[in-house]
Amino acid sequence: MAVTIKDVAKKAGVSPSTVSRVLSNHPRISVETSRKVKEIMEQLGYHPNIMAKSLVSKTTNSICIMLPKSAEELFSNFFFMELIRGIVTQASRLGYDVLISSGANEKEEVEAVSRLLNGRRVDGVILLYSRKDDPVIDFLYENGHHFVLIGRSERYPDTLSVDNDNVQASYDAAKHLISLGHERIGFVSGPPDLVFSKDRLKGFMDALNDAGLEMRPEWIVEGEFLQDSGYRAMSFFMNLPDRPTAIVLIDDVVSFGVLRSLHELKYKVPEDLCLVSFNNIPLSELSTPPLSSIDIGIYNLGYTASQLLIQSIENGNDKNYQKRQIIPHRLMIRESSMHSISKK
Amino acid sequence: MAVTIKDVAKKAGVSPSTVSRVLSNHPRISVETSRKVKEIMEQLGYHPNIMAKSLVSKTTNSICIMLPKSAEELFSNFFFMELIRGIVTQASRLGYDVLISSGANEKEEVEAVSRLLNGRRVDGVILLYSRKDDPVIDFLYENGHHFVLIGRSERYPDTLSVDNDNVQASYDAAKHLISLGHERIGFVSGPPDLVFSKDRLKGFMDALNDAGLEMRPEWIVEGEFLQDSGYRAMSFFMNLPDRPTAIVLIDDVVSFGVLRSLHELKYKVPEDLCLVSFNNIPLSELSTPPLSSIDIGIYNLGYTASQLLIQSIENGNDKNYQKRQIIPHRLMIRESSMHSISKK
DNA sequence: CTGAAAGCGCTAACAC
DNA sequence: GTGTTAGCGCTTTCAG
Repeated sequence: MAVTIKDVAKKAGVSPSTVSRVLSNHPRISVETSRKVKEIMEQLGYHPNIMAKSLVSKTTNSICIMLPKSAEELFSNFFFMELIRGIVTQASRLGYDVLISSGANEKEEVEAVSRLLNGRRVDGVILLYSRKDDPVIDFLYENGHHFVLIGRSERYPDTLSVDNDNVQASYDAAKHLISLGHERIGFVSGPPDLVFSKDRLKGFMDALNDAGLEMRPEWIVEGEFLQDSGYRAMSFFMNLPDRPTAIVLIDDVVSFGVLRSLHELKYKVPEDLCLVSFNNIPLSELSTPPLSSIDIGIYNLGYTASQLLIQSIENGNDKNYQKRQIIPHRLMIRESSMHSISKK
Repeated sequence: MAVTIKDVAKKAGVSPSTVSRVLSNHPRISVETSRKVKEIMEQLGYHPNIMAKSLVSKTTNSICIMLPKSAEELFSNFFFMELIRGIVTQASRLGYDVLISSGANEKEEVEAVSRLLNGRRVDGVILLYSRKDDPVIDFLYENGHHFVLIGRSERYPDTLSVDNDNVQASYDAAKHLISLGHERIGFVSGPPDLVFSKDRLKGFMDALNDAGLEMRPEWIVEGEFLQDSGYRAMSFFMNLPDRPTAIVLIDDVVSFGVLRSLHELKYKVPEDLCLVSFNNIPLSELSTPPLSSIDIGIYNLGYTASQLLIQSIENGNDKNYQKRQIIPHRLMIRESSMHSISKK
């Protein structure tokens, strides 16, 4: 049997409540008693029972991360791990534990979140992704739970979220290519139901528009693709009569696939095609050639999300802090985009 | 205020204990009552309070993952994320929640684990790494907690663990190169305090010995290294009078670094140097050239660890199931090693 | 098959 | 400053 607050109390010759007060650093407790109690606790190897504490205090000091379904996740393991590190680091700094959960489909996800939140096991949730029309978000929103989104929700714009300015980031990426003289620029997107895919496409289009550049539908490849399908897509892409001289890609991992395909098709990067992508994963500077990429501060996204959620849990949802936090991005220029086009 | 078991009981006209029994599918409960109670629960939106249940049942139905310190983690985000996915999937299948924790140093790690385990918040722990002389393992072992290691402990060989046969895997990798006619083979290791680094080095040496091949100390590069230091190491390595024609590398990410360095140094893979590494991360087939790599079944490692831990929690530690589970590995041969040497 | 009662380990008024 | 008391929401004997 584990040692409880009563055991400590008895041995210290005080009441359980005194021990409890020592535990929570209650102001009105004599230094002497406190010292003594702490000594006994040490001596007995006392550890407060977290569950019991939670039960009465009605707060768990823990938050939950919802992992995306594996299909989406494969998209970028690096991304999620980095996010998680940020979240866990900040959470534990603030005295919170982090629970990690997932579901095979949206129904299971809602069930998991509901069980955890309604069952009072966690105080709030961080969603690592922003899908369009996500029933999990509906559930969270309708039941007034504490939650924050990595990304943003179109349906509930007033929800707490941590995001990049993806429109601007993508604008910057395109602008970079335009400044190198590229006039035919393509875009390789990700899963269309992810909000950032849309945002990045928009920023891309804005940049082209502002520069008065043409934008052909066949220069825009939608949907996730790696390996095989990537090969076919690139093959098609590079055989277009007026093929682009540069592309913006939704994600570094996609870039790796494209790089591989281009290599097999005997095209040279950046000479035949310039590449700029997103996320700046550690491997992006180790590819051949190194990838230009927009660093979106993944760790920072997680870190900030964690902070925002805990703030909301502790101070209530309706404070007037920033509902939507934007993490700055930064274009890392590397070899994959270092090829300028001289204007004809 | 949330709806409790009492509310359900009152509305259903039964006692709280009956409701509790319905909840746990107690055998001696009439089908009729059960149906009715369940209906009321649905109607009221009842969710059992997990903390209260834990408090009395003295079991939390949750396990904890200890994340390695960030320095080690950077080594391979892919690896850990995949492991976590395996763990979480199997845990939730078995009705367990997964908590994720970490510490900035070993002392903090012990504190975290101690707080969670002694504070009865989790039933057991999975360690994602196997360091030599790890105080966390000492703590877990000495206090009789449930835990499983990914990898293995040299100090406590009888501890529950899930591992690859790293010696054999590395033997296989070297053997593959030897079968291609390579006679001068190098080895690039990882952090020397990680147990699998040692195991893989051993397997490598065994293979060379068995084949009667020479093994020079300068062909073995110890320690983690990427980018800059990798460049220097490779530069040194390739300028040796009798430089190796092939190397085995501890990890795909290291291979990426080496690939990059070799490219900058104008060496060709596999013509000038053949590469075989470990882990088979998704990106390894997207590099140029695609990497030969030993698939160690990362997801499976996590999955099995989860299962083993929960088994141990539920059936007690001293059952006679396999204490040490070995996940099979498989060499994936790709272009980076497809160059044979004709014997002189 | 079901109810009453005790208690898991802790906190939080309310006394003194 | 510290003790007393009453639960938090649930499970679990023990009766019946």
